[in-house]
Amino acid sequence: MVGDTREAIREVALELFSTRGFDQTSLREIAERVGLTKASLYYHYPSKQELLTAIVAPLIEGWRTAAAEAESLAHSPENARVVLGRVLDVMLRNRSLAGIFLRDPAGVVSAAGTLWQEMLDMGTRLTTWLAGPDPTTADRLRAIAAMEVLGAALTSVTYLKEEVAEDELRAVLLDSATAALGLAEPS
Amino acid sequence: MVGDTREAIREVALELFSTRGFDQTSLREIAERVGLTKASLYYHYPSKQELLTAIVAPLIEGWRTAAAEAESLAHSPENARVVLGRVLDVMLRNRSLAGIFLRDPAGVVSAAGTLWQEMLDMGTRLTTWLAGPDPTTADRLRAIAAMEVLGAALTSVTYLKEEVAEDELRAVLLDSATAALGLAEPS
DNA sequence: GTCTATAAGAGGATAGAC
DNA sequence: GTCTATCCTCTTATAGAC
Repeated sequence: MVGDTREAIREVALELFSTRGFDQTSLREIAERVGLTKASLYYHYPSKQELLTAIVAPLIEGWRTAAAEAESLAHSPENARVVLGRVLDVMLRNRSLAGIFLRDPAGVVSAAGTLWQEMLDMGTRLTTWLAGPDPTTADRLRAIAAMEVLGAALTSVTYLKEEVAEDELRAVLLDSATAALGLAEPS
Repeated sequence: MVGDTREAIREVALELFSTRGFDQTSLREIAERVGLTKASLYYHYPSKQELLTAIVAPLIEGWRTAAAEAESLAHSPENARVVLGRVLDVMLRNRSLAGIFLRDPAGVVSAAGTLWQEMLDMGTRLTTWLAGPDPTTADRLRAIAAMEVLGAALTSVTYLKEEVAEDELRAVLLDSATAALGLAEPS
């Protein structure tokens, strides 16, 4: 019932990475909080980068799934809304995790270029699908804009003092993203 | 016609800060590209942080102006669109500059907390104004979402292969942000 | 699995010659 | 104004005892 040291490490690291940023977080700091020494961390994870990768894996996986699901659907206004909802769910399910990318993109890029590239690719796949077949430049821009709106699931915490219930956050942002994309909202 | 060394430094630093991120950019690197040594940089700027501040000042100023202008207007759908347009203009006018904040928020926070706080404050002022008087939670969320859309002025470059004319970028994003905010778009 | 000790190097910053 | 040389601190990472 020790509760796995590896998990404790990931937990602390996640917390620090997503608040301070990946780069501003030192292994010494992590070790300290976990109650270990740096050297012991290295027993569990061979490098800081590997630690990041291990932490971030579920989010990547979520996005990958969302992208694949999108591509299996025919493009239509209803389906676009469904897809936006799926992506939003991934964000909400991994709020603090996603914060790492939001807080310190540059750090993640330099530490794990492949990871980042994968994320960009999935972003491209999603916006491409959202833009629809034979998209104009405007279609593509609006697809990007809609995805940006979903990012508010993370940033809103910074600007709002009060807690927002997750259902409301989801409902409002989904409507807003749909509108940003250029679709009429449901009445 | 030497073209001011200070300016050359700022130019190179801007380029590196906005691509690699503030933290991933070392003074050695900047100095090298400018054709100086680190020590010489320090003659012109007393610290890395001061260099950042000097570079970023115009953008902060732009936002400050935008926030002040907003607050001088009565809240209405038309004015909301005007305000969004002003903010968008600031983003477009300072694209690479704004990229610093987008690329490495964590770095900026840790290097220049005051600067960052000021930015947050202006973000708060703008979203507060956009949300209108006596806003519901939904109003506030949509205001944040609309601001996020404007961020696409920067991120779109990552996702689109082709160059987009600035007028089109402006027009499309303004419509999209307006829609995200929950206002009908002009026909 | 966890420790102490240390390597190896980069970073920001300064002193002082020219 | 620009240089060389150096300081100091902190980082990631490793070696090897227990």
